[in-house]
Amino acid sequence: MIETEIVKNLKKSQIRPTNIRKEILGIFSETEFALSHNDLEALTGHKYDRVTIYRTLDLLCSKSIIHRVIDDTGIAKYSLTRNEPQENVEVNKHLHFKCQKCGHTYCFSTIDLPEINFPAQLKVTSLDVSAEGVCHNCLES
Amino acid sequence: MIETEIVKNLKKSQIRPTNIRKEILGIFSETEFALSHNDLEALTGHKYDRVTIYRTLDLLCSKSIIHRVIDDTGIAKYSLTRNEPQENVEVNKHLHFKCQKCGHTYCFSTIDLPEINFPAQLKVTSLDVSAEGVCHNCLES
DNA sequence: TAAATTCTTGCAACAGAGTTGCAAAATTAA
DNA sequence: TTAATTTTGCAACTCTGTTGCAAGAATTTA
Repeated sequence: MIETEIVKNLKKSQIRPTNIRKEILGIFSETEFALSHNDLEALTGHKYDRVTIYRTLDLLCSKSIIHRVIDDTGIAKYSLTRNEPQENVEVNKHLHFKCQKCGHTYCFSTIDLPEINFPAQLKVTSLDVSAEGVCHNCLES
Repeated sequence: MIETEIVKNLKKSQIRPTNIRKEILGIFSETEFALSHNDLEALTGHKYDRVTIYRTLDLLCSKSIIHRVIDDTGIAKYSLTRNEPQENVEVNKHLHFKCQKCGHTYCFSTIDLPEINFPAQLKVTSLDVSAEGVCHNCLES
Protein backbone atom coordinates (compact mmCIF):
# COMPACT_ATOMS: atom_id res chain seq x y z
CA MET A 1 0.00 0.00 0.00
CA ILE A 2 1.47 3.34 -1.00
CA GLU A 3 1.61 6.30 1.36
CA THR A 4 -1.21 8.26 -0.24
CA GLU A 5 -3.48 5.24 -0.13
CA ILE A 6 -2.75 4.72 3.57
CA VAL A 7 -3.55 8.35 4.29
CA LYS A 8 -6.77 8.01 2.32
CA ASN A 9 -7.77 4.92 4.29
CA LEU A 10 -7.09 6.61 7.59
CA LYS A 11 -9.10 9.66 6.66
CA LYS A 12 -11.96 7.47 5.45
CA SER A 13 -12.15 6.08 9.00
CA GLN A 14 -11.93 9.62 10.38
CA ILE A 15 -8.50 9.04 11.84
CA ARG A 16 -5.86 11.74 11.55
CA PRO A 17 -2.89 10.48 9.55
CA THR A 18 -0.16 11.07 12.12
CA ASN A 19 3.33 9.68 11.70
CA ILE A 20 2.93 6.66 13.95
CA ARG A 21 -0.40 5.72 12.40
CA LYS A 22 0.93 5.94 8.86
CA GLU A 23 4.06 4.02 9.76
CA ILE A 24 2.30 1.22 11.62
CA LEU A 25 -0.35 0.85 8.95
CA GLY A 26 2.41 0.78 6.36
CA ILE A 27 4.15 -2.03 8.22
CA PHE A 28 0.93 -4.03 8.45
CA SER A 29 0.30 -3.66 4.75
CA GLU A 30 3.75 -5.04 3.96
CA THR A 31 3.57 -8.01 6.34
CA GLU A 32 1.63 -11.19 5.63
CA PHE A 33 1.55 -12.40 9.21
CA ALA A 34 0.23 -10.95 12.44
CA LEU A 35 2.41 -8.64 14.52
CA SER A 36 2.63 -8.18 18.28
CA HIS A 37 3.11 -4.92 20.12
CA ASN A 38 6.65 -6.02 20.73
CA ASP A 39 7.23 -6.64 17.01
CA LEU A 40 5.94 -3.18 16.17
CA GLU A 41 8.12 -1.54 18.76
CA ALA A 42 11.14 -3.10 17.09
CA LEU A 43 9.92 -2.51 13.53
CA THR A 44 9.43 1.19 14.22
CA GLY A 45 12.94 1.39 15.64
CA HIS A 46 11.85 2.15 19.23
CA LYS A 47 10.99 5.61 18.01
CA TYR A 48 7.58 5.77 19.67
CA ASP A 49 6.47 5.33 23.22
CA ARG A 50 5.11 1.92 24.23
CA VAL A 51 1.80 3.39 25.29
CA THR A 52 1.37 5.29 22.05
CA ILE A 53 1.79 2.05 20.13
CA TYR A 54 -0.81 0.35 22.32
CA ARG A 55 -3.20 3.23 21.75
CA THR A 56 -2.60 3.19 18.01
CA LEU A 57 -3.38 -0.53 17.91
CA ASP A 58 -6.53 -0.03 19.98
CA LEU A 59 -7.66 2.76 17.67
CA LEU A 60 -7.06 0.79 14.48
CA CYS A 61 -8.86 -2.17 16.06
CA SER A 62 -11.84 -0.07 17.07
CA LYS A 63 -12.22 0.98 13.43
CA SER A 64 -11.78 -2.63 12.27
CA ILE A 65 -8.81 -1.65 10.12
CA ILE A 66 -6.83 -4.31 11.96
CA HIS A 67 -8.00 -7.09 14.25
CA ARG A 68 -6.56 -8.87 17.23
CA VAL A 69 -5.53 -12.50 17.41
CA ILE A 70 -4.55 -14.12 20.68
CA ASP A 71 -1.89 -16.71 20.04
CA ASP A 72 -1.51 -20.00 21.92
CA THR A 73 0.74 -18.40 24.52
CA GLY A 74 -1.81 -15.69 25.24
CA ILE A 75 -0.08 -12.78 23.62
CA ALA A 76 -1.99 -10.42 21.35
CA LYS A 77 -1.08 -10.07 17.72
CA TYR A 78 -2.64 -7.82 15.14
CA SER A 79 -3.25 -8.13 11.45
CA LEU A 80 -4.84 -6.12 8.66
CA THR A 81 -8.50 -6.92 8.19
CA ARG A 82 -8.47 -8.03 4.58
CA ASN A 83 -11.71 -9.98 4.84
CA GLU A 84 -14.96 -8.65 3.55
CA PRO A 85 -16.59 -6.37 6.14
CA GLN A 86 -18.54 -8.48 8.63
CA GLU A 87 -20.96 -5.88 9.86
CA ASN A 88 -24.36 -7.51 9.50
CA VAL A 89 -23.26 -11.10 9.76
CA GLU A 90 -24.69 -13.30 12.50
CA VAL A 91 -21.42 -15.07 13.26
CA ASN A 92 -18.07 -13.30 13.12
CA LYS A 93 -15.53 -15.86 11.89
CA HIS A 94 -11.76 -16.05 11.93
CA LEU A 95 -9.26 -18.59 10.69
CA HIS A 96 -5.69 -18.48 11.93
CA PHE A 97 -2.61 -20.59 11.67
CA LYS A 98 0.52 -20.45 13.78
CA CYS A 99 3.76 -22.02 12.59
CA GLN A 100 5.69 -23.77 15.33
CA LYS A 101 8.96 -23.25 13.51
CA CYS A 102 9.01 -19.57 12.60
CA GLY A 103 6.39 -18.56 15.17
CA HIS A 104 4.41 -16.48 12.70
CA THR A 105 0.64 -16.30 12.84
CA TYR A 106 -1.21 -16.11 9.54
CA CYS A 107 -4.78 -14.95 9.00
CA PHE A 108 -6.88 -16.64 6.35
CA SER A 109 -10.19 -15.94 4.73
CA THR A 110 -13.12 -17.70 6.36
CA ILE A 111 -15.08 -18.25 3.18
CA ASP A 112 -14.74 -22.02 3.11
CA LEU A 113 -15.21 -22.73 6.80
CA PRO A 114 -17.65 -25.59 7.31
CA GLU A 115 -20.61 -25.47 9.64
CA ILE A 116 -19.77 -26.55 13.19
CA ASN A 117 -22.38 -28.24 15.34
CA PHE A 118 -22.02 -27.77 19.05
CA PRO A 119 -23.01 -30.54 21.44
CA ALA A 120 -25.22 -28.17 23.42
CA GLN A 121 -27.88 -25.53 22.97
CA LEU A 122 -25.90 -22.36 22.44
CA LYS A 123 -26.15 -19.03 20.70
CA VAL A 124 -22.88 -18.62 18.82
CA THR A 125 -21.86 -15.08 17.86
CA SER A 126 -18.23 -15.54 16.94
CA LEU A 127 -16.10 -18.41 15.81
CA ASP A 128 -12.34 -18.62 15.86
CA VAL A 129 -10.53 -21.53 14.30
CA SER A 130 -6.83 -21.62 15.09
CA ALA A 131 -4.50 -24.29 13.91
CA GLU A 132 -0.87 -24.97 14.63
CA GLY A 133 1.75 -26.77 12.62
CA VAL A 134 4.34 -25.96 10.02
CA CYS A 135 3.82 -23.27 7.42
CA HIS A 136 4.55 -23.41 3.70
CA ASN A 137 7.89 -21.65 3.99
CA CYS A 138 9.17 -23.81 6.83
CA LEU A 139 7.98 -27.05 5.20
CA GLU A 140 10.34 -26.42 2.29
CA SER A 141 13.48 -25.66 4.24
CA MET B 1 -14.66 -37.98 41.56
CA ILE B 2 -14.19 -39.28 45.07
CA GLU B 3 -11.01 -38.75 47.03
CA THR B 4 -9.66 -42.28 46.64
CA GLU B 5 -10.18 -42.15 42.90
CA ILE B 6 -8.30 -38.87 42.67
CA VAL B 7 -5.41 -40.30 44.62
CA LYS B 8 -5.40 -43.33 42.35
CA ASN B 9 -5.33 -41.13 39.26
CA LEU B 10 -2.46 -39.09 40.62
CA LYS B 11 -0.44 -42.17 41.47
CA LYS B 12 -1.12 -43.63 38.05
CA SER B 13 0.60 -40.58 36.57
CA GLN B 14 3.40 -40.96 39.10
CA ILE B 15 2.47 -37.82 40.95
CA ARG B 16 2.51 -37.77 44.71
CA PRO B 17 -0.94 -37.05 46.09
CA THR B 18 -0.15 -33.96 48.15
CA ASN B 19 -2.87 -31.77 49.62
CA ILE B 20 -2.81 -29.08 46.96
CA ARG B 21 -2.84 -31.63 44.15
CA LYS B 22 -5.75 -33.57 45.57
CA GLU B 23 -7.68 -30.41 46.31
CA ILE B 24 -7.14 -28.81 42.88
CA LEU B 25 -7.93 -32.02 41.05
CA GLY B 26 -11.04 -32.38 43.18
CA ILE B 27 -12.16 -28.88 42.22
CA PHE B 28 -11.60 -29.61 38.53
CA SER B 29 -13.64 -32.79 38.72
CA GLU B 30 -16.57 -30.91 40.23
CA THR B 31 -16.53 -28.02 37.76
CA GLU B 32 -17.89 -28.22 34.24
CA PHE B 33 -16.07 -25.14 32.96
CA ALA B 34 -12.44 -24.15 32.73
CA LEU B 35 -10.75 -22.44 35.68
CA SER B 36 -8.02 -19.82 35.77
CA HIS B 37 -5.16 -19.61 38.21
CA ASN B 38 -7.03 -16.78 39.84
CA ASP B 39 -10.19 -18.89 40.19
CA LEU B 40 -8.23 -21.66 41.83
CA GLU B 41 -6.56 -19.31 44.25
CA ALA B 42 -10.00 -18.21 45.40
CA LEU B 43 -11.54 -21.70 45.35
CA THR B 44 -8.76 -23.05 47.56
CA GLY B 45 -9.34 -20.19 49.98
CA HIS B 46 -5.96 -18.53 49.41
CA LYS B 47 -4.47 -21.35 51.40
CA TYR B 48 -1.63 -22.06 48.97
CA ASP B 49 1.06 -19.88 47.52
CA ARG B 50 0.50 -18.44 44.03
CA VAL B 51 3.61 -20.09 42.70
CA THR B 52 2.67 -23.49 44.08
CA ILE B 53 -0.66 -23.28 42.26
CA TYR B 54 1.13 -22.37 39.02
CA ARG B 55 3.47 -25.30 39.47
CA THR B 56 0.63 -27.67 40.23
CA LEU B 57 -1.16 -26.59 37.06
CA ASP B 58 2.01 -27.00 35.02
CA LEU B 59 2.53 -30.48 36.45
CA LEU B 60 -1.03 -31.64 35.78
CA CYS B 61 -0.76 -30.19 32.26
CA SER B 62 2.51 -31.97 31.58
CA LYS B 63 0.80 -35.27 32.44
CA SER B 64 -2.24 -34.35 30.29
CA ILE B 65 -4.54 -34.70 33.29
CA ILE B 66 -5.72 -31.17 32.59
CA HIS B 67 -5.18 -28.97 29.56
CA ARG B 68 -4.82 -25.27 28.99
CA VAL B 69 -7.22 -23.04 27.11
CA ILE B 70 -6.36 -19.45 26.30
CA ASP B 71 -9.48 -17.36 26.37
CA ASP B 72 -10.21 -14.38 24.13
CA THR B 73 -8.59 -11.96 26.55
CA GLY B 74 -5.38 -13.99 26.62
CA ILE B 75 -5.68 -15.46 30.07
CA ALA B 76 -5.02 -19.14 30.64
CA LYS B 77 -7.74 -21.42 31.90
CA TYR B 78 -7.49 -25.11 32.69
CA SER B 79 -9.90 -27.95 32.40
CA LEU B 80 -9.92 -31.70 33.02
CA THR B 81 -8.96 -33.69 29.95
CA ARG B 82 -12.07 -35.82 29.58
CA ASN B 83 -11.49 -36.57 25.91
CA GLU B 84 -10.12 -39.85 24.76
CA PRO B 85 -6.31 -39.85 25.00
CA GLN B 86 -4.86 -38.22 21.91
CA GLU B 87 -1.44 -39.79 21.94
CA ASN B 88 -1.02 -41.23 18.47
CA VAL B 89 -3.38 -38.93 16.67
CA GLU B 90 -2.11 -36.78 13.83
CA VAL B 91 -4.09 -33.69 14.78
CA ASN B 92 -4.78 -32.72 18.37
CA LYS B 93 -8.23 -31.11 18.42
CA HIS B 94 -10.08 -28.92 20.88
CA LEU B 95 -13.50 -27.35 20.91
CA HIS B 96 -14.23 -24.53 23.33
CA PHE B 97 -17.04 -22.13 23.98
CA LYS B 98 -16.98 -18.98 26.04
CA CYS B 99 -20.17 -17.38 27.29
CA GLN B 100 -20.18 -13.61 27.08
CA LYS B 101 -22.67 -13.35 29.93
CA CYS B 102 -21.29 -15.58 32.68
CA GLY B 103 -17.74 -15.59 31.33
CA HIS B 104 -17.33 -19.32 31.67
CA THR B 105 -15.35 -21.36 29.17
CA TYR B 106 -16.65 -24.83 28.37
CA CYS B 107 -14.70 -27.67 26.77
CA PHE B 108 -16.52 -29.99 24.40
CA SER B 109 -15.71 -33.27 22.77
CA THR B 110 -14.18 -32.95 19.32
CA ILE B 111 -15.77 -36.06 17.89
CA ASP B 112 -18.07 -34.29 15.46
CA LEU B 113 -15.69 -31.60 14.24
CA PRO B 114 -15.81 -31.35 10.46
CA GLU B 115 -12.73 -31.36 8.27
CA ILE B 116 -11.25 -27.91 7.73
CA ASN B 117 -9.47 -27.08 4.50
CA PHE B 118 -6.79 -24.44 4.71
CA PRO B 119 -6.19 -22.10 1.79
CA ALA B 120 -2.48 -22.93 1.77
CA GLN B 121 -0.06 -25.85 1.86
CA LEU B 122 0.36 -26.49 5.57
CA LYS B 123 1.08 -29.31 7.96
CA VAL B 124 -1.52 -29.02 10.71
CA THR B 125 -0.72 -30.66 14.04
CA SER B 126 -3.32 -29.12 16.29
CA LEU B 127 -6.67 -27.51 15.81
CA ASP B 128 -8.53 -25.32 18.24
CA VAL B 129 -12.06 -24.21 17.55
CA SER B 130 -13.28 -21.57 19.98
CA ALA B 131 -16.66 -19.97 19.80
CA GLU B 132 -18.25 -17.18 21.76
CA GLY B 133 -21.84 -16.42 22.49
CA VAL B 134 -24.41 -17.23 25.13
CA CYS B 135 -24.47 -20.54 26.94
CA HIS B 136 -27.44 -22.76 27.72
CA ASN B 137 -27.85 -21.48 31.28
CA CYS B 138 -27.67 -17.81 30.34
CA LEU B 139 -30.04 -18.23 27.36
CA GLU B 140 -32.79 -19.31 29.73
CA SER B 141 -32.50 -16.53 32.25
C1' DT C 1 -4.57 35.73 12.80
C1' DA C 2 -5.02 34.83 17.68
C1' DA C 3 -7.33 32.39 21.19
C1' DA C 4 -9.83 28.44 22.58
C1' DT C 5 -10.69 23.74 22.01
C1' DT C 6 -9.64 19.18 20.83
C1' DC C 7 -6.55 15.54 19.75
C1' DT C 8 -2.17 13.21 20.15
C1' DT C 9 1.95 11.86 22.36
C1' DG C 10 5.18 10.79 26.11
C1' DC C 11 6.16 9.92 30.78
C1' DA C 12 5.46 7.84 35.22
C1' DA C 13 3.30 4.73 37.69
C1' DC C 14 0.57 0.91 38.21
C1' DA C 15 -1.86 -3.88 37.81
C1' DG C 16 -2.04 -8.64 36.61
C1' DA C 17 -0.17 -12.99 34.75
C1' DG C 18 3.46 -15.80 34.88
C1' DT C 19 8.53 -17.19 35.97
C1' DT C 20 12.96 -18.09 38.51
C1' DG C 21 16.12 -18.83 42.39
C1' DC C 22 16.67 -20.15 46.80
C1' DA C 23 15.92 -21.92 51.29
C1' DA C 24 12.92 -24.35 54.52
C1' DA C 25 9.86 -28.17 55.22
C1' DA C 26 8.23 -32.60 54.18
C1' DT C 27 8.81 -37.28 52.05
C1' DT C 28 11.12 -41.10 50.64
C1' DA C 29 15.15 -44.00 50.33
C1' DA C 30 19.40 -45.96 52.25
C1' DT D 1 18.48 -42.07 61.61
C1' DT D 2 20.80 -40.01 58.16
C1' DA D 3 21.04 -38.76 53.36
C1' DA D 4 18.80 -37.66 49.12
C1' DT D 5 14.91 -36.11 46.73
C1' DT D 6 10.48 -33.55 46.35
C1' DT D 7 7.50 -30.13 47.49
C1' DT D 8 6.26 -25.69 49.14
C1' DG D 9 6.64 -20.75 50.24
C1' DC D 10 8.84 -16.43 49.82
C1' DA D 11 11.03 -12.70 47.42
C1' DA D 12 12.01 -10.75 43.45
C1' DC D 13 11.62 -10.29 38.78
C1' DT D 14 9.83 -10.06 33.69
C1' DC D 15 6.46 -9.12 30.42
C1' DT D 16 2.01 -7.47 28.70
C1' DG D 17 -1.17 -4.15 29.08
C1' DT D 18 -3.59 0.02 31.39
C1' DT D 19 -4.47 4.68 33.51
C1' DG D 20 -3.73 9.54 34.76
C1' DC D 21 -1.69 13.56 33.72
C1' DA D 22 0.75 17.17 31.47
C1' DA D 23 3.01 18.97 27.34
C1' DG D 24 2.80 19.53 22.38
C1' DA D 25 0.48 19.63 18.00
C1' DA D 26 -3.34 20.31 15.14
C1' DT D 27 -7.97 22.08 14.39
C1' DT D 28 -11.70 25.06 15.04
C1' DT D 29 -13.83 29.35 16.30
C1' DA D 30 -14.11 34.09 16.75
